[in-house]
Amino acid sequence: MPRSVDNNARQASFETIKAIARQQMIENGTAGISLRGIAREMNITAPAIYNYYPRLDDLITALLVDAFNGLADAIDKAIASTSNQRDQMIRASNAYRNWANANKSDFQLIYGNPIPNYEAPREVTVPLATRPLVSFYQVMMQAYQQGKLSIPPDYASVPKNIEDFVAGFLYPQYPQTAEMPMSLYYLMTLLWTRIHGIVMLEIFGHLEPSVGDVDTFFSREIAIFLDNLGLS
Amino acid sequence: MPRSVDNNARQASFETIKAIARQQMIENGTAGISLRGIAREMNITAPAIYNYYPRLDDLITALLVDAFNGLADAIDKAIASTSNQRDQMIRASNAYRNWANANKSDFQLIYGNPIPNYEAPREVTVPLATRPLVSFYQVMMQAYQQGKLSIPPDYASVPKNIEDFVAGFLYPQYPQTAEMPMSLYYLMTLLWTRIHGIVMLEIFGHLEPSVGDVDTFFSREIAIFLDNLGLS
DNA sequence: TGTACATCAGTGAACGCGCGTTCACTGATGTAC
DNA sequence: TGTACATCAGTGAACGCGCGTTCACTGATGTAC
Repeated sequence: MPRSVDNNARQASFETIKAIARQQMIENGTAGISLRGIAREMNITAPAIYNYYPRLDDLITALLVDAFNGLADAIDKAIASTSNQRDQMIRASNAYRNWANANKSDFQLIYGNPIPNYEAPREVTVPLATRPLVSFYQVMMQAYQQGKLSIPPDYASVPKNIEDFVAGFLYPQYPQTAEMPMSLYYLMTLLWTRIHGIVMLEIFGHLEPSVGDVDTFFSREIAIFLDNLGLS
Repeated sequence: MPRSVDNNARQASFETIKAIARQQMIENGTAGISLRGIAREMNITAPAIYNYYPRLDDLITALLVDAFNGLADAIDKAIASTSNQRDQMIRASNAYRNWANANKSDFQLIYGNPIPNYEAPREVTVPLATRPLVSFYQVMMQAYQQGKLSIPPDYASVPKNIEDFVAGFLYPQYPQTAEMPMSLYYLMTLLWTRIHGIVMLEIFGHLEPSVGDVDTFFSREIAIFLDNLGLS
């Protein structure tokens, strides 16, 4: 029988490597990860890293997975923290924004420049990419089914080609959405783009100089959106 | 008297260098600019580049300046192409989006990851950064003064701290805004974040899979915003 | 209790590479007279 | 028309650097019997 590996220490090294890589992204951009730099930081020689991540790409993939899950977990946790659906939407939106600000480089890794010469493995990445948004959709859906949310007249109809496109993947791939009106999907996607726009400008320092108090600016945008749905 | 320099050829070299640098950003990310690579592409040795840009940073600054001006020019041109103010707003928004899609790396240079180890000279960059938006504000202001635009009740009042912050720089630095209501500034900034959110998700390929037809999605977002202002 | 063995994280030297930047220089071109 | 001169874009060699990756290896640790 082989000797029992010290899995705790090994696991800790995996985490240390990722943590240093994250630090490197903060300091040198998402393209600034370097195996040799990580080794230096760990007081280890560079080839030792290969015992954990056989290629630089494997490390980047691990960071991507962590980032998607981290953002999604933050949102899920925010939603779980209350049962009022308006509060759930507000807290989930705040979670998106706060996570982005607290984890700028991870957020860029997900939603910003692709890393040169790195190709994400689609079978890992594509299902994960939807995770941050699904809980948002669920809350909207629940509120709708309970009659606490109504679709504003402006959005009652969805452009035919968008409707066809979305229906082509949404209902087949996500059976739980079978009773979700297309307008609800449309509105939620719109909310996503609005949240994302504020967050993207904010994390790169373009919004604060324009409004001073991004907190209030952001909260108002979310609140008015929810008001328009009658979700109180 | 010194010989007359061939300024046309020299000017052309400046442009060639920038064009190749832009191509490099597209292929290798905004951090992927390399003087040696540019020289190689031009069939020239690397030190020759120093006759044009004494440092890599100077080249990046030149690209930044071009990018800000390019985006601003596109928007100004769109506004000049019609006199109807609703159309001006729509075309300006489209110009922002289309320019970003046609010049992804330049757009990222402006609004995305900062380039590692590059510090933009603030005296050049800060005034330029406002250029893309000023024309938007002007159109809104004109329409308002001509009574073609009204502020929706939701936005009639602007949070006190934001109002104070904005008043602190807007009126002193831009005297032409003296008669601009704070709500109008607020609404225009909001429109910017909404445009920006859609554009940022789109250029990195996250929005098309969600809605199929980004054109329509974008147009609707702008149209509904303008409808709410009563600008027809 | 002692010995032979398997495991495997980490070592150290080496590879070939591309990078930004410096330096003294060359050689074509145009100007002055 | 001819000659001496100034300009200056571009050359070629060199610098020191950090990178990802490979390879044969060492040496501590724990297991089997």
